[in-house]
Amino acid sequence: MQTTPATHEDSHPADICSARPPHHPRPDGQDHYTISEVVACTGLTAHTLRWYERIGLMPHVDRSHTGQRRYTNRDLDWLDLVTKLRLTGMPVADMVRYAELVREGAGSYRERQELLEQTRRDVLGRIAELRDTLAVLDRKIDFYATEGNTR
Amino acid sequence: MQTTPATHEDSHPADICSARPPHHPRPDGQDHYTISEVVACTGLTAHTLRWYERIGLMPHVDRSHTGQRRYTNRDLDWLDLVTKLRLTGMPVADMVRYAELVREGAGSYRERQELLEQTRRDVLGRIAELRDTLAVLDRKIDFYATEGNTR
DNA sequence: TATGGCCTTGGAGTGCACTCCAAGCAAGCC
DNA sequence: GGCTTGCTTGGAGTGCACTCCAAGGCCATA
Repeated sequence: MQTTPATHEDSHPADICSARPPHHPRPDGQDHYTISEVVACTGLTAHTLRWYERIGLMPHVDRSHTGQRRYTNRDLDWLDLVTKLRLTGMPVADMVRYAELVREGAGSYRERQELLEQTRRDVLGRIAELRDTLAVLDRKIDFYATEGNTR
Repeated sequence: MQTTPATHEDSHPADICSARPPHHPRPDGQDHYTISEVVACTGLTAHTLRWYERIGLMPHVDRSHTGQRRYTNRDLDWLDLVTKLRLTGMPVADMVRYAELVREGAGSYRERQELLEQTRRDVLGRIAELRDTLAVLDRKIDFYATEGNTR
């Protein structure tokens, strides 16, 4: 959506952003990160990155002439999304499903939207649960702060 | 132990609430729930309840004359707390640690407070992450809603 | 008395998400 | 050439939080 609008969304999964703030280590021409560079800037392990690829959660990573992985800015965007989804508690299998939909192209827009909307509802629910828990924690902390000091 | 207020906090883990809203199925005199009743009202499985007890996460459950478990309202409160903490992502080992502190009595107030305050910070962090994710989801959903309808 | 339902136990099994291992290749440096 | 560093692979292993199993006890109803 930022330079060539039409097929951009479908050409690669790390897509989909209208206004995208994330700043990458390198400009779009020189984005050929080794696996250890990606480890450094995502916090994921190399094991995990290779495993994501094996299970179909990564959308085919470029290789150097010697067969080593070379990640692009797009890949970083995708990993960023995956990391966020993982934090919501979304199972890896569901993320793989989403990755498959992205690979299928524009025809899966509707289904992708539904999947994300379901996820959105899950996230809202989780936030509500956490707020609930926070209230309980605050009550108990308050108890300990008060009782703990008066005896 | 449960009628005399002073040691109330220490006599049993399912304690700690100053104002406690949760309404129990039965009044405090008749609270002798079987395991299947607890399953019905907590949503946990019988397996899990027994497992919690084995690993020291439950504070000793009463038994009937035939050796069957009889849970009290206090136990339900404790399970409610455990369930909430679990939803925050707190490891079971940490919850067991908290249970041990409760068993130790009033001397562990300070440490309990610190543990809960750390948990509180974790929860706040998690909520912030989820908000972040929500923003990303909203952007993507908006993209699919717009692009999906214009083609 | 027999049948069914609910409960008990220790130990073994499951599913998820990694996490590690061994063996080997390629590049850079002394 | 030799050494180190970084990468490759498939398959096996790990840790967590359950989850299930087999074998059996207790008790109410038919």
